[in-house]
Amino acid sequence: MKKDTLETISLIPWIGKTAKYMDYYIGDFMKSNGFNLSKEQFIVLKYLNEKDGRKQNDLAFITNRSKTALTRLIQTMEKKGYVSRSTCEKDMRINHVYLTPYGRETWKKSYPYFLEVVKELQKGIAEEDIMRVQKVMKQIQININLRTTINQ
Amino acid sequence: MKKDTLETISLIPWIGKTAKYMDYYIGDFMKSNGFNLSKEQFIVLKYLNEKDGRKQNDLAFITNRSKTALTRLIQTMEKKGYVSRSTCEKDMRINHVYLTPYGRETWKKSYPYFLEVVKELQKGIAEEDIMRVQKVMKQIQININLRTTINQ
DNA sequence: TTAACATAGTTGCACGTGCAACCAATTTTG
DNA sequence: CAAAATTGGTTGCACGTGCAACTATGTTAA
Repeated sequence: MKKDTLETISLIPWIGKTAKYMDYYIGDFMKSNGFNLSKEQFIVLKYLNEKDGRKQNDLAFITNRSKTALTRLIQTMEKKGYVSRSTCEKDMRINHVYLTPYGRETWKKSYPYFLEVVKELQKGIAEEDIMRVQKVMKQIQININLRTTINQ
Repeated sequence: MKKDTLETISLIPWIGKTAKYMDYYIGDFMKSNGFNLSKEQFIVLKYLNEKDGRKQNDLAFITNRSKTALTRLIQTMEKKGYVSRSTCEKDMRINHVYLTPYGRETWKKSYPYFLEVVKELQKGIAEEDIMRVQKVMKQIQININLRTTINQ
């Protein structure tokens, strides 16, 4: 009978650790290629490039962040000149977020690098394994989403 | 010919997102079971329970953290009463970290909950898939470690 | 129509992260 | 042995995170 320990039974520490390494590596890679852009900021650029002028709330939702986290992310990006905010005319509570020209340009320039780093991370992994891992990740997310959503 | 996008070719966003969800869920689960204990703090308790009085440097290494991050983690844990620090007699630069009785007790009490939450997250995933995912995670870590180590 | 409620976003707080710079102690080296 | 280099740990800075509490605006219901 195998003893239950976090190591033997579990995927979870593996995923967490790998994600941490990945984050670090991606950040490092982007930095050394001259981009002053966190992974999080990159994701926002991505969604704004798809559809500009999104509401902060929507951005928070599609990026799975609390509205607090999103507020601060946008604040930083605004300081760096990637995006601008403007209050909605019809509902003064709402902020729309827009890419600046610089933001759009940064997105276009950085995207190929992200594709590259992502390929590098996956070197030596068979396509079939990629599919299978995706399937497992989906299952874990299902297990979680049955019970949880970010609150605010 | 399939177009290269982050979604089609990649595992990486999946892993990152899943890890984020997991983190959130684990934290939430522990909190609602009465533990004031982050996943990071839990890991430190785990390693100290295995071997008490480790040097901060060693803890940073085995937990894959910068010494800065570890310093602050230990500071918080000290404030919460889980661990104590004492300067090494033979080399005044070194700090040894010890579990307090409360820290050890917290470890013992919380461990079963971690096992439980981990099992819950993996519900519906075949053992074979777990192995396969572990293999892929290892490969990604290899791809990364060929090029990177945390600096300080 | 005004009072109660809901929604969007911000702020204070606590926590986690890495880098660069720094201090103090120890080791190496000339 | 003294100067230089190395090592262990801390601090300032910038960034990312969620919760609770708050403001301002909008909607709903009495």
